[in-house]
Amino acid sequence: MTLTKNTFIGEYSYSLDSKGRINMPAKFRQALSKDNKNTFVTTRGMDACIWVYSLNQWLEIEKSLMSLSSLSKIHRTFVRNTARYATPSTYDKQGRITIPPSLIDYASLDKDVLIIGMVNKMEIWNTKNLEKAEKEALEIDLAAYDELAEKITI
Amino acid sequence: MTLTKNTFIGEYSYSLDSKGRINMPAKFRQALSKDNKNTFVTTRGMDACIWVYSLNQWLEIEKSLMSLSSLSKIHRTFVRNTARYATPSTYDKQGRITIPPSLIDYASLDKDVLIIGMVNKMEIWNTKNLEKAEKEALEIDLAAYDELAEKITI
DNA sequence: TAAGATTGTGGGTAGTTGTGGGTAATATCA
DNA sequence: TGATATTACCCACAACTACCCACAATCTTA
Repeated sequence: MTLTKNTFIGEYSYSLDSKGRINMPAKFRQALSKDNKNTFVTTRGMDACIWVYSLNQWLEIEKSLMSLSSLSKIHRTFVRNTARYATPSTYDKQGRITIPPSLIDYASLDKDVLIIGMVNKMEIWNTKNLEKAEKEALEIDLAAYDELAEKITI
Repeated sequence: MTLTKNTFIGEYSYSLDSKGRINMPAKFRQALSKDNKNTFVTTRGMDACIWVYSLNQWLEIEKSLMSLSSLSKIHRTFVRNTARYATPSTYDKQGRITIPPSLIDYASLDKDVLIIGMVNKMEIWNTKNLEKAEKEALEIDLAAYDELAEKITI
């Protein structure tokens, strides 16, 4: 069952094969609307993982980037680092995309890989690295959650 | 007789079968409005149980998550931990949903299972675990209820 | 109370999904 | 240009899931 178009939730464990391919969760593929042309866009995440957008979602980001002015140094840097590592990738008949070697390296991907739905994108993690990151996350100052409590009710 | 749309109250005892399915109380199914598409969303609860939302209720949460920015580390962590364990599940002709193995493990579900209405969601417990948790709850400092008294009239 | 409808539980099966590997087309480089 | 590496596309198969039917227990209603 798919919720909203182009949104992703849930956790899925897959394996990166010898050819650098990773399966995309069937549910995520089904969540894509047709104008995404079976294509995802991979790029560096802000944590040690790969971010994967639907084509449409990425086009939205491109639009935002265009609104930044190259007169500002910080804007130039931000646009450069965001656009630089982005790679569109169409999945094959079995539903796999090929991950560029530089991204495999960046996220230290090994055989065991975890894909996590982040609503408007997904993340690809080395399973072991994520466990480490999660432990650190627990050490985050809980007071920081107060800010969130004002925005979100669960 | 159903009270309000999309709200759940009461306690029901069911069994988890060998295929990981649990029946949803008929009353809860009837409480769903049509645009829920016979779908619930399961995820980790804050206690050792599974939380089950109606599709609509979950979509509200998704909306909140989308308002958070991935530039903030704490926001990323929160979105990840919230979206990660969520799984939409449409009930079959008999009214059962399939619980993902990871959640069965998280809540230590056994054959005997208790479903509890929590108004805007429900909880699925291992019957024995709930008894234990209940005993501990009795030991809560009753002074803590003072805080609640300011928010709630019963 | 009896007949019918609804509810909860078990299990079979066809279709889907994830993974490995082969081969032909394309790109790279000396 | 020709040898080599890389990529895109194809097939095969095991494991899993969604969907279907059956039936006993319970509830409803006349």
